[in-house]
Parts: sequence; C-alpha cells; structure tokens
Amino acid sequence: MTIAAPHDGPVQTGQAPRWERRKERRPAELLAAALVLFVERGYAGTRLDDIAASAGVSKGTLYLYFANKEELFKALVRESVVPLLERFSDRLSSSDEPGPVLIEQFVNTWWIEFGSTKLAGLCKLIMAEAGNFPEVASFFHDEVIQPNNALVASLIRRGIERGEFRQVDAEATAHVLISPLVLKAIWAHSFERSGFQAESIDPQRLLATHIQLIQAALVPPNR
Amino acid sequence: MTIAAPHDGPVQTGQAPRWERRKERRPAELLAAALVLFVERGYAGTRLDDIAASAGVSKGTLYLYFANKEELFKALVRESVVPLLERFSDRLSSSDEPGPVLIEQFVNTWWIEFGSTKLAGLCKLIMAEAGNFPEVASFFHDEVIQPNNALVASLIRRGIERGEFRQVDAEATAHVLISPLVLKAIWAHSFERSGFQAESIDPQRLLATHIQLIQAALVPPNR
DNA sequence: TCTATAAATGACTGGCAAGTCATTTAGCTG
DNA sequence: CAGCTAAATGACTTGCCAGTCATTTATAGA
Repeated sequence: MTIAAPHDGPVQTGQAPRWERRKERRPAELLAAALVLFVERGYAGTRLDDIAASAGVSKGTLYLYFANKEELFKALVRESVVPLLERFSDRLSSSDEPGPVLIEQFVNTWWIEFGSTKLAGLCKLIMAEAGNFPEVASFFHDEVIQPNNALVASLIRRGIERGEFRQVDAEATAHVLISPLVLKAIWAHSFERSGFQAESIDPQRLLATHIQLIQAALVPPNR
Repeated sequence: MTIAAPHDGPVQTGQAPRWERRKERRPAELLAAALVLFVERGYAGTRLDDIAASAGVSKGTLYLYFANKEELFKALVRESVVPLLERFSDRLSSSDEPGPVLIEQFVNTWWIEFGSTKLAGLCKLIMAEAGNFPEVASFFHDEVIQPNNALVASLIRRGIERGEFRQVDAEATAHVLISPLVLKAIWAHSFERSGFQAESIDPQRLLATHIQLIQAALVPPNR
C-alpha cells in the first residue's frame, strides 16, 4: 500500500474529477509522504514539490495545511513522536518478570517496534538536523530520549534493589545499554543505505550478544 | 589561534598588500575552515562564501584549489582521515598488557584522541550526509570504521585466546564496546549543541561505567 | 627597477526551489 | 439543478548560492 499514487494515473476516463476534496486526510497524507522523503533524502535534499507530488497533491495544497517547510518538519516530528511515548512505559514498568528477562524483553521490543522501523530514520534525521532546528531537537530530547533513558534506568534500579543486579550507576548503565541499539538503528539509515553494501553485522547477532554481555555484566557478585 | 581572521582587519595601513600569495598553505587553510563550518552548520547549510571568508580569502580563490563544493568535502574527509588510520593500531596491538587493562586504555584513548575532538564532528557529518555522498560514506567506512572495528575485535579475540575473556562473538562484542563511545561523540555534535542545554551525562562518568561493565561482562566463568 | 606570471579578486550569471496568488472546480446546500 | 464556498491548482515571483571569468595586483626573476 503506497501512501499516494498520483491520484489515479494519467488516464482521465470521462467524468473522473481532476482532484478530490479531502480536508481531513490531507495533513496525514502529506506527513506520511514527508516522513519517507525526509528520511530518504534529508531535510535540505527534499523538495516540497516532491512531497506534494508523492502525496498526490500540488505544492499549493501543501501550503494550505502547513505554513512552510520548517513547520511541516516540526509537525512531522510532533506527530510521529506521540505514539512512541506510551509504547514501552506501561508494558515494562508494570511487569514483574525477573530483571535479566526484562532487559532481554526491552532490547528485543525496542528493536522490533522502533529500531527497525521508519521512526529510526526520523531519529537519525533529527540528530543530523539538530544544529539547524534546536527547537525540534529539544522537543525530541525531552519527549523521547529522556523518558526512554529514564525508563531503562528505573528498570536497572529496580533490579539492583531486588538484588538481581550488581550495584552500578543506573543512568550511565542505561546509556550503555541503549547505545548499541540506537547506533545500529542510525547506521541502517546512513552507511547501510544506497548501494555500496557495507558488510555490516546482522542485527539479531548483535542484539543476542549485547543481551548476553549486559546480563553477564550485571550479575551480582557471588552471595 | 583562529584559523583565519579576515587577513589583517579592516585597517589598510599605507603599504600593506591587499592579499598575499600562499599557494601551498591555502588548501590546508580552506580545509580547516571548511571542517569547522561543515561540522557547525551541516553540508547544505554552509556557504562557500563563508568558508572562503573564514579562511581569509575570496570565493574565487576557493575554486582555484577545489573543483566544487563536493570535491572540497571529499578532500576534507580524505585529509582528516589519514592521520586517524595509524593512530591506534600500532600502539595497542603491540602492547602486552592484560586484556582488561587494554580495554580500559582503548576506551580512554579513543575518547581523548577522537571522541572529544573535531573529528567526532566530522564523523557525525558523514553519517548525516551518507545518503547524499555514498562515495564518501564508503570511503569512511572502509578506511576508518571497518579497521577500527577489526582492531577492537582482534583485541577481544586475543583476550579470549589467552583465557582472560569468556568465549564471545568477537565482532559483535566489538560493536557493543564501541557503540557508547561513538554515540556519545555524535551526541555532543547534535543534541548537546547550541543553547538548549540538554542535561546530558558526563563523559567520564559514562566511560568509567562502560569500562566496568565490559570488564565484568568478559570475565571468564570461575575456573 | 621593470616585466611577466599566476594568485587572488569580486561582480556577475544561471538554475533551483521556497513561497504566492489569481484562477479553476469539486461538491455541498437550498 | 443552480449558486456558492472553499479546496485545489500551477504558473509565477523571489531570493539564495554554486559556480564563472575578466580584471587586478603581489611577487619572483631579469
């Protein structure tokens, strides 16, 4: 299912209207097209004409719904981020699996639901453009990164309290835990793209090793 | 010491020449200016006029030494990367410190000599622009990332052979070992920049914890 | 000191893409 | 089925910046 074939193809069969009114759906369609193209070509490299065309609409229409390119980008980030917020918190913090299992679940879930999706591309895009859009970066940091880190840190802290994990710096450990995931996700949208076939490591292999290592690192000292 | 004040200031005291001939130094001066500005503003966001001005030269001069913007960028990457190549290999692979010490040394050295320098900014820039410059990405991957990973993997493999480390997937472990370093370095050039003061973790604290965790994770099982 | 050379300049061009707006037309409403 | 409203269009304007080139001038060598 493509987001937007250019309406109905070149054939104008008799009475078919040249375009439809879709006040409600347009913004979402435009944002979907923008996500794909921004991730693919970067912010500067994406023309509004292309976004509009990809959403089956003319550039003028785009400006009916978004004030300018920057606002479109901001809207994209805002919209994409919302569903992310509650995704993990509930599921994990209310679980009472043992710590090591929880870590394994978190790593795998994070990868499946975020790292291997389009959202990872957005994350990479935001990092790339953070300098040009401090507002966006700030928003993303406060709404996504910070809560995510806090969640992982709390997971670790709970493990420590229960005696499942060694005494470690929970915040720092959270960073160490997340880094390979984030980096691999970003990697997939930079070096691993477009042609040159960097022989890169299989995600499953990386994740499996990472889980093993973290679990081993956190095992409390005997007794 | 700034790289290039616009020559000598606005004051033209009598006989002072309006410019000097510096055929040999110009390219290096231009590349230095380009590094700073590209890292600061991204590829698209940096004007050649600004690079030239920052190197104390006019745009025309820039074109005497580089065919166009893209070639300038490629030259920048090539030049910056060369000194990186031999930096670690010799020092570490010829050392006979015990494995855990070697890992600690690697992490600290990597951060000091790369992660906390301008080169880290270049790394972030290349990741951001990889899609637009596959050649550059390919070059950087083959000349920097791949050798770096291989070095770490060999470190780990040697530790395993000597019985200092558990049996682990050396390549995957290398990724896990490097990820927090790379990500922190990239972070510093995206979210941690310009104004909004993301309260982010102190590098030393992160590195210390990371070293502890990795060492603990690699300790061989009793006996 | 004079001259030849090539380093350096900066005003200019051309193209591209963001943003505008007068016009067209889908499709509701009476 | 007419008339009206506003959704949609796309040709146009505008500004920016990469890239050019005729002109200026530093400086080495005769």
